[in-house]
Formats: sequence, C-alpha cells, structure tokens
Amino acid sequence: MKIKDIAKLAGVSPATVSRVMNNNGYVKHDKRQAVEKVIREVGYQPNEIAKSLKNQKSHMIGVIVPKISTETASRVVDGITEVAKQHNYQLIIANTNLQIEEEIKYLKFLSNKLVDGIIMMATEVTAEHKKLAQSLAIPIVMVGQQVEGFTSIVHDDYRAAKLMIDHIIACGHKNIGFIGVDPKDVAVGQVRKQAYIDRLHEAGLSVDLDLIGIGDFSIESGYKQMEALLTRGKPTAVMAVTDHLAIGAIHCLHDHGLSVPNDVSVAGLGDVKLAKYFSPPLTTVHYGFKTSGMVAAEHVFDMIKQNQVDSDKVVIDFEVKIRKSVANLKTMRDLQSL
Amino acid sequence: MKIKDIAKLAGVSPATVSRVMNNNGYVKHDKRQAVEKVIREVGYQPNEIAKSLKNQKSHMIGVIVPKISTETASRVVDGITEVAKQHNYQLIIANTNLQIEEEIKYLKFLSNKLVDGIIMMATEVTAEHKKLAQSLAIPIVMVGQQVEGFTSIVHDDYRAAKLMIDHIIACGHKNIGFIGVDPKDVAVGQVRKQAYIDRLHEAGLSVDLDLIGIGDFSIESGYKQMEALLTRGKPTAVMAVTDHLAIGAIHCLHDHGLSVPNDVSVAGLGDVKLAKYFSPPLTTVHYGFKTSGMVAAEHVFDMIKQNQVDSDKVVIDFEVKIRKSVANLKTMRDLQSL
DNA sequence: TTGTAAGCGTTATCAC
DNA sequence: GTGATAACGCTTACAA
Repeated sequence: MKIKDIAKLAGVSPATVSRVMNNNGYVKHDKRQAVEKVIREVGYQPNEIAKSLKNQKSHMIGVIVPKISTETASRVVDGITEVAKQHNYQLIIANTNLQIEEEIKYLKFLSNKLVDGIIMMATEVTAEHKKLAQSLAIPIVMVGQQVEGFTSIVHDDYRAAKLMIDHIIACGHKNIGFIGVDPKDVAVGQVRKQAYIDRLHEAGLSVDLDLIGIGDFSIESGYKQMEALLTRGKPTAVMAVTDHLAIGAIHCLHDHGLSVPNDVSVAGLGDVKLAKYFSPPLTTVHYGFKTSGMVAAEHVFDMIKQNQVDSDKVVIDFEVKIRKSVANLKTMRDLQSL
Repeated sequence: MKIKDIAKLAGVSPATVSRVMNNNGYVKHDKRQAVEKVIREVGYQPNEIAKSLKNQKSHMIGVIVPKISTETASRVVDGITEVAKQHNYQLIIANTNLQIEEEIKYLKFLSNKLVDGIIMMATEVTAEHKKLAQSLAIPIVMVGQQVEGFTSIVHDDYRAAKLMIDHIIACGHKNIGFIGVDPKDVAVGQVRKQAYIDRLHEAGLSVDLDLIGIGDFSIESGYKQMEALLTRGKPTAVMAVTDHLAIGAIHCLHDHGLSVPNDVSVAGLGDVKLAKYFSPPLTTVHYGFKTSGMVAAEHVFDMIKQNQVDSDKVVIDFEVKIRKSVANLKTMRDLQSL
C-alpha cells in the first residue's frame, strides 16, 4: 500500500495525501477528512526508506559498541535510547566484539546516509579511526575515551581513581596493589594506572612493581592477577581498575583462605549493579554510564539540528561508593588494642 | 559522491559502476579496473538507503526489547548480532521500557519496509500484539514467551523450575517458599509458579500461601518479599523466580542475621554472570540466552530467505547449576550428630 | 559488453 | 487549495 493507492481511494492526488500525512501545506477540511479516513481504514503506514531517501535524513543514529552484553555498554545504550526516543529517532547498533577493523568497517558503513549521526564507544582509538571519522560528514561523538577533535563524553578517570586510592590510603594502607588492563585502552588502561602511581608518590609511598598486575577485562583475569600478586608481595589492599577484576580478586583471596577486608582490602571501579550486594559489599566508584549515553545523544542531536560539528569535552560525574571491601586499618588496630 | 559521479570520473555509465560494485553482469576487464580505481581513490560508499528502496530489502532486522540494560536482553541481543553479522545484516533496536503501547508502536514502525524481519522479546503478549503482528508481511520471531502462531524461541521454564524445586526437595526441605512475579509475564510469572506448585503436590507437600510472595523484577522487590515471607512463615528454603530476586532475598536474610544456606536456603533462576561469584555462590538454572538470540536470528533469516513464515516452537537448553546457596539438610543433620 | 531510462515511494516545486 | 512532475541514488530491463 503506497501513497498513490491512498490517493486513488480518497479521490485526491498523492501530493495531497503527503500534505495530510505531514501536516503541511493547505488542505481543505473535507479532503483531509477523506484522506484520514482511508488511511485509518487501510492502516496505511508510509515507507520509511522512501522518506529517508527523499528527505536525506534517516532519523536513525548509529551506535558502535565493543560488546553490548556488557553492563557498561548496555547502560550507555539505555541512556542513548532514552533521548533518542524524545527526538523520534531509532538506534542502529553495531557490535564490534572489540575488533578494530569492525569499528572501521561500521564507521564507513553507517555513514552512508544510513544514519544522521554516530555515537561510538571505542576502547582503543587509532589514527585510522580518527582520520576516517574526521572525513565523515555526519556528527560523531565518542563515549568513554577522549579523542582529539571530537566531542567526547568521558568520566574523570584520573580523579576517580585517585580518590579511590585516597580513600585506601586514608584507611591506613601502605602496601597497595594494583590490577589493571592493557594500556591500549587509554581511559581504563593508562589513566587509571597513572592516577594510582601519582597518588602513591604524592603520599610518599613507593610504587612496587611486584604489586602491579595487568590483565584483561574478565573476572578470571582478576583472579589470576591477584594470585600472581600474592606470590610476589604482601599487599594489604588492592585497587582493581574494574569491578569485575575486583570480584575476581576477591574470589581468589577467598580461595586462598584470606578474608576480605580483614586480611586484604579490595576496591573496584565502575559500580556494577550487583556490586553493593556482594559480601563484602564492594567499595568502588559509581560512573554515570546511562548519563554518558544521554549526554552523548543530546550532543549528537544538537549537532544534527545545527548541522555543524563541534568538539567539546564533557565530563560526567562520578561518586565514590565507600562500602565494606576496604578495611580501615586504624580502627582495626584500635579495636584490637581494646 | 554518487554513482553518477563515479561513472563520469571513470568514463563509463552508472550502470557499469553498479555492475562493478555488485559483481554482476559483464564488465570488460579494463573498465572494471578503471571503475575500481576511481572507487578506491574517492573512497566511494554507496547510499544504503537508495539501495534499500530499489531492492526492497533493507538488510536490517528489528529487535524489540523490554530493556536493553538487562542482562537477559543484552545476552539475547549479543546472540542476534553474532548471526546477523554472518548474514551481513544490521540490527535496529527498539527499547520499549516495558511499555506495551511502545511495543505496538515499534512493531508498526519497524515493519514499514524499514526492516526485513523482527525479533521480539515480549514480556506480556496481548491479543492486540498478536493481531498486529500477524498482519505484518515480514517474519517475526518471539523470544522468551511462546506465542501462538509465531515461531517462538523459549526455554523450558516449567521443567527448569521443576528441577530446581526437585533439587531443593532432594536436599530435605519441606517448607519451601516462593518469590515470583506478576502473572502477566507468562513464562516467568505463571509457568515457573505452576511448576513450583505442581512439584510440591507431587512430593506430597502442601502449598502454603503464606510462603508465596509476588514482587516485580527488581532486587529490592526480592528483599521485600523475603521480609514478608519471614513474618508469615518459617521456610527453610526459598526459590526465587529470578536471580535478582534471589539476591535480594539473600540480602534480606543476612540483614536479619540469618545465614544462607545454614538457616535458610535460597535458589534463583537465570544464572546471571555474577551468580557464581556471590557468597554463597548462587544455586540457580543457567539459561542459554545468547543461544536464544542466535537461534531466533537464524529462524528469521531462514524465513527471509525462503520468503515464508513458519511457526515452530524451539526449546533452548538449560542447565541446573548446583552451587552453595541451597543446603542439604540431611548432611547437615549427619554432621551435627557426629 | 555497455548505455539509456524507468522505477522503487516519497516530498517539494511549480503551475493552475 | 490542489495536482502533475521532477528528484532523492540506486538497479535492471531492454536496446544497441
């Protein structure tokens, strides 16, 4: 059923039907009624593809994510959908499974008039990414990593990690371990580690390489790195760069008969939904991922509307969540001396 | 940059360029070379919208989910993406936030030539859903709920829940509580509850209404329902219809100074990623959500290819995960008598 | 082997 | 107010 058919049935021209559908131009009351009646009766729905082609607007934005089945990604996507809905936009999502060529491929593919804008959650951003992205006519915003020349929605990873270490130091810990990830991921792999190192230095504590382990993003990896740390040194506290890593570490500690936090404290970063339900409830930093998504979407829509590209950097709030997985050595000592 | 421009630059007709791009029809070697060279040089990418309009195929499938930031949904979507990729299809996802009118709306919207098929994760399926869905020309498959007249990808919720209760009974429990959800969700709200009731009857145990609580899908709700159960009766074990509910229940028990599983056993259903890292590790049933998604996608593509609609019911495997949150009363007694 | 032109379903311009 | 008609960028008969 196309516009022509409706026109015929209503005894008007296609143009009139179009005018009725889009509420623009003058249409006499009775004709409008007639058209609306037919539309209702046959349940006509316009062909969105044809509209897109004609209007040069698809009313879709592309979202490139490393892995949708990740809490971080799905929370960001959740935020994006929410504001997309307000703008009557649909999301077309591309799951790259962390493969960099896939990201490039989708960036190209999506930009061919298929979408009016792109939101990209990149882990690693290469020069090729940047060059390609810059060559595209449509607005692109980056989430999670700051990328030169693009509007980037980020959390202040440096400050967040530093405040976490702050808290650990304030609890009286001196041998503080670190479990991180590959530095290819700048925000998580580099920035958070740098914060750790800087904060230790500031506190006059030495950075012990034996107390640093680098894994990937899996829980198992947290377990393994913790195990390695245990053979190499004697940390009283460990900060993991991710809640999953922290959970793996805690599990390892338990398996080794160590109590968290009485024997070793563990802190995470990210505040996954279940973090507070663990035992001990995980001390971590809450990142507003959904907010990131919403803000990212708002920026894309601004750029679409104004038909121009900007390159802000917007920093989303975080919140340190002090729970039970980091022990206060001072109060523990006080308790023991009683 | 459109096909016409490429044609001009390469000194051929648009038709030839199209033939080169799609590898069909005869094109002389040198012309092909020339065209390919230009394409490469200008980085030409065809307009996918125009292709869709002409080909009457969008190479996109629509995915309607209640809430993407849910582990269940995102695992299903993960599976869908994986097979979509093999077929060179993109996903356009619609997040309904559990609102039924949204589902209807998207069902209509997506079907207007925008997508070649739809995968729907519905919680509640009304008559209106069915009628509308049936009127659409494109293939639709349902995930998570069996819907008459549609290919439905489901888990055997009845058997899964029954086996879980089985295990609980086998552990010597007699006062078994139940935390469920609204029956509007047939699979989770009705079927799992029925399994609980039936299994108790089969075992000759009476069903005590005071030991049944109905909440929603939130962790907090599990907490509240558990609290209510505690005031009304004295269960030695509780099955929650969802891991989140179970986690809430466990939390409540802990807050009341009760040990899980020594005082009260708790089982969940679903096996969220972190379930095995809880303490105690959660006894639950693993559902292959990613597999559901993959199978759903395969069915959609079959139907798209064969250009016909079928209405299978396919049942995805599950696996009972016996961990530590359900105690064996018999061995406990043996231990005590030593 | 290649080019011309019609057509996919809309919308917008321009006559009337 | 309304209706032809060209155009959006592509593919595919059909002609040459």
